[in-house]
Amino acid sequence: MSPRDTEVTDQVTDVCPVRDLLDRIGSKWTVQVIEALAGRTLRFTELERAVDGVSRRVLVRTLRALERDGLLRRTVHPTVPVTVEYALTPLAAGLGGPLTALADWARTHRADMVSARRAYDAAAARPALSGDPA
Amino acid sequence: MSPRDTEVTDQVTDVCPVRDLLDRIGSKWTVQVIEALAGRTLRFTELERAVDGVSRRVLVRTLRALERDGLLRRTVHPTVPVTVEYALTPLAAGLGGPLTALADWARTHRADMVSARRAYDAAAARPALSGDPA
DNA sequence: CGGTATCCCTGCAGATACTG
DNA sequence: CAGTATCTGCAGGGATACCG
Repeated sequence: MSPRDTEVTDQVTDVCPVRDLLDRIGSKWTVQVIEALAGRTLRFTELERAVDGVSRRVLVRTLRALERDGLLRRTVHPTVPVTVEYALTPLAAGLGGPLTALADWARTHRADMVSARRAYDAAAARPALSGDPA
Repeated sequence: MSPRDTEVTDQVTDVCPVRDLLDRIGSKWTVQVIEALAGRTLRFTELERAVDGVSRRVLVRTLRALERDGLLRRTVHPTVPVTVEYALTPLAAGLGGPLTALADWARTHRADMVSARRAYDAAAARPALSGDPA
């Protein structure tokens, strides 16, 4: 078997390119990693601190997935204790545009979604009443 | 306890609006449901057939999540057997823009990602070799 | 320093039977 | 017709100890 990992999920996901991409950027830490690496190069430990909250294992998995998709470049410097640098590729830079558009939309309409949720939850709280529940 | 469901995940997700949105559109069937409802109104069973592959329970959950976020409007017609219609809200229509941009990017750069994966997987297959592995 | 190996736990998703 | 109830499975994520 492959010596890498048993948890390889992304094998036959290419049914729809959109779903495929969403599986990537939808995974919990991917976007934060991309943001952390926007315009700069970081080493593993720096990344670990920059993303903050992510566990080692998961961070590694996230980085590997991004690297595998050609969005991330991993450079190993054979120094005394090994040094590894991570940087986004031009491909990832191109993704930045659509991603930012989505982020902007999210921020702009955040209030709408929050209030919609409130309304929905409130409606769910009163099954079949029109007057004051209390 | 709330009579709706025990599996309410989306309670305190508002740390980051982007993550929040990605949790929504990142869930497996959301985008397909949005696509299915683009510009038209469908009933539950129609939706079930349009999305194809989704199970009842999951479809309902997807619809509820979208409705809760104000992206979907659910209309119940008190006919003999009850009739329910689903339609996107203007809010969802606005989301269509950024989402399409992302989809376009995904389609455009699909080949890049696929070849990147091939290269990555090929490299992983030969741990420390330069010649022919066979 | 930059990972891997190992273990656990939760939640999403799938399938299906049942119901107002 | 449009769901809910129930059970199951499994991948994603988390924590941490260990290693070259």
